[in-house]
Amino acid sequence: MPPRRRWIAHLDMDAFYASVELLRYPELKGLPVVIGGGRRHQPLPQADGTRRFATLHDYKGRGVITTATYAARAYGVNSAMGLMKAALLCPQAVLLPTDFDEYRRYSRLFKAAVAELAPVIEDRGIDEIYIDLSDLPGAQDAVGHDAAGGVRAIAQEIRNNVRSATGGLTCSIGVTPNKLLAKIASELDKPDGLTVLAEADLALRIWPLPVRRIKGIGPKAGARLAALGINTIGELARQPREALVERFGRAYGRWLHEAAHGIDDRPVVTHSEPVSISRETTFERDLHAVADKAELGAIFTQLCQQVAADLQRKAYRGRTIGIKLRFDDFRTVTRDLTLPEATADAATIRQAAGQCLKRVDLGRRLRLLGVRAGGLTRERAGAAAAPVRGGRTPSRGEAALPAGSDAGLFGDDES
DNA sequence: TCTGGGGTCCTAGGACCC
DNA sequence: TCTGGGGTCCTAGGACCC
Repeated sequence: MPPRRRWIAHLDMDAFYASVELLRYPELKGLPVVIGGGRRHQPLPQADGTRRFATLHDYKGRGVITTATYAARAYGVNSAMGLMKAALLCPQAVLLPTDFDEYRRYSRLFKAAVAELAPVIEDRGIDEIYIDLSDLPGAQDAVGHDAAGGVRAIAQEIRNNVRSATGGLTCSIGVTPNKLLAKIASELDKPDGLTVLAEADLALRIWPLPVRRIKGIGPKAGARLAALGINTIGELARQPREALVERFGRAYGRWLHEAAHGIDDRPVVTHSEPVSISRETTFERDLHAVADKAELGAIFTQLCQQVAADLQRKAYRGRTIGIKLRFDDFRTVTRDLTLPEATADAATIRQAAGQCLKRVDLGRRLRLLGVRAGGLTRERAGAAAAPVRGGRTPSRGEAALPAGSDAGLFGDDES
């Protein structure tokens, strides 16, 4: 019997948010469409039964694109681009608001469709997963001269099942011996593609690609490598391991070397627990701690309440409460505070977050405020959701706030 | 006309403990 | 006098990903 080969698939939904929207608004098929921005550009039903859509041309604000249809990408607009900037490239593009509930619904549909055929799935967010195909019936079989014919047929079945379960959504799949290569391979024939690669394909198919295709090499590392004249994965693979360790540190240098050689032993992880839960918001205009005190205080309290509600809904408590601020110059600071006991109580979170805020110089205007709960533990079944107090006595003015109150200062520091 | 919101993981220094 | 070493927790920042 030949040895069992590891076959890992990476499945990526094609232009997921945009494709879900096209199911809802089929009249937009083929047009440049971008998803993103706030709530204020819902399509309006017209008297004649058609719908009127907002376009990028009319957009004003600080939103970014989350997804663009392939027709829109042809104009050079893409994910993470500011909508104002995208409007210059393609003003006629239709703009739709983000509807996460709907995307989550389709996410569940496509994942269930995969699970019917291949249950060993690692969730990587709303629109992508890894799948371990190795132990499925037929996965190790050759078909004719194709040594990976068995696994290729399984991947094709998965694609068909996803399409029919979602009413027509397409995905791209890469099947390779590990997660690292599968992630790269799924992009090679996007959209609606299937790419199967074995170790022997590394030099021909992977090495010519830019280093940035490796998940884990971002803008910074990519720029540092480029400065060294290393642009492709093949060029990276030619670097001696010691040279990479010297320039990038022990752990990262070693990993770069292994990644370039297509080595990755990480398993497909079918279950994981969250590490933190957070809420943040970017203001429509920059706000000042003094001049916009009331507004900031209300937002701050609301973020704390949202984090508390998220914790309670998901049955977690957080012991480390943190805040995040982004100033008008885009500088970001964080502060956190670890409590004696984990909490999911809004007033307790608000009080801890207020303590954190006192440690920040608020001279500059703010563009973003966030609240985070980390150090999560599962809420004990039947435990009372009583506020948790530390060893210290709350000072005057920082007693528990009634829910919904924005009384007191932004930061709670008025005497 | 700059740059969302939700996350994970890593590093590094100081506190604290044995 | 002249300065251990290792482990863990806490905090802050940053890179990176979807």
